[in-house]
Amino acid sequence: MNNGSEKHNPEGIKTGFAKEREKKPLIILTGPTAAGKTALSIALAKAVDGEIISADSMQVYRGMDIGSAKIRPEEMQGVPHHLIDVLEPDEEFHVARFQQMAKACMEEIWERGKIPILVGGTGFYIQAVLYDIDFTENSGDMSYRRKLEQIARESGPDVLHRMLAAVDERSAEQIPANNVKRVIRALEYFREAGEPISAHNERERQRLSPYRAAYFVLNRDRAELYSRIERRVDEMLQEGLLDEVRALRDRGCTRGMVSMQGLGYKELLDHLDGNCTLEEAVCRLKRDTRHFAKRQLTWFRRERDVCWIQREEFPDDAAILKHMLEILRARGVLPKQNGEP
RNA sequence: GGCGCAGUAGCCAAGUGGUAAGGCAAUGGUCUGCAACACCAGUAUGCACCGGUUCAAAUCCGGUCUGCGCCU
Repeated sequence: MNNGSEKHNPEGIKTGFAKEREKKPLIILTGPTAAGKTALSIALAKAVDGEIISADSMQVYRGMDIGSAKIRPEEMQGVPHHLIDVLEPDEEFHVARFQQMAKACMEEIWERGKIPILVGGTGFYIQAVLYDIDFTENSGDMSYRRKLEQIARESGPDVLHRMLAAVDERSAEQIPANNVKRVIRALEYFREAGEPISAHNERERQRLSPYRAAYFVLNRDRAELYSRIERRVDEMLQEGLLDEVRALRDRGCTRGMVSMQGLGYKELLDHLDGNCTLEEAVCRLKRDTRHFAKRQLTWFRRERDVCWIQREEFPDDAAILKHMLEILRARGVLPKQNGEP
């Protein structure tokens, strides 16, 4: 890490500094699945007197413990955790909701004089909080979305895509017709906000974070990451993942639910429904999880101002922690220590 | 030893004279209310090897090697 940004300082550094100081601190620790975030997060939270907010689209759900690789209570070592086990698996969850809940948690944490640490692998959720993306336009009315979904089903994705091109040419160029979900959202947004979503996205992309933040991405050698993923899937199975999924299924969980789109749940649900053998399901789960890790990495690569931590460059977690603390002080997320060399 | 069948990318595989389909994997990317979602883009100057026929061969002919099966 260097401080190259100090080299070319525009005039307004003073006001920039003053503003910077008013900003509240936020630490982000993320990385691809199975990189080893959980253990490190506890050490970090203890070191900075922080509280952890899970940035994970699946760990919010109760009863989804093994498959979502949820931290166990005894592993928390007294560090407070938020946004874990707060929803039932049949409830809807999405970025906008996450953002609102996370912000509420952060306020409480600052009030207690502690630092919020966002820990989890859902890059989109982290982005929504870090840049405080605007999600307010929605009326909550799902009927238009349902209608669009029906059109896609009956008339095909091209018809929908042409509808989008008619109102928002830019978005239509950016979103492939086959990406029905995004096409639908763009249409929905245009209807509700009266402007193209491309314009909205453009605007939101310019945002600067309202927080004094550090964004850590814990990564490790690709081959090793993949073998850890496969090993972890096997461990999950041994711990009773199949029973967990069966219990959810018995409670009425179906593949249509957001929660059941989680890795491990959709594949095993498929097996329990008799669509494939257990072996096939496990193979697909491993493959899908590898794909997921890869996509996560692609996401983090394009995020601005990210501190990559390459696992194999450090002897142990303690060394990583030390390095992180240095960065946090250098960036003013943590106060500088007096008399430090 | 003889006969037959096969050998095309990391894997599966189409192509049987006209200039290498497709799928999976791997890789890179997109993402601003389903994001553990959804989606996009590449990837064999070369078809086991050597030689021949032909304007033209993965495709035809001869030989070699390897694998599989059958026979003695």
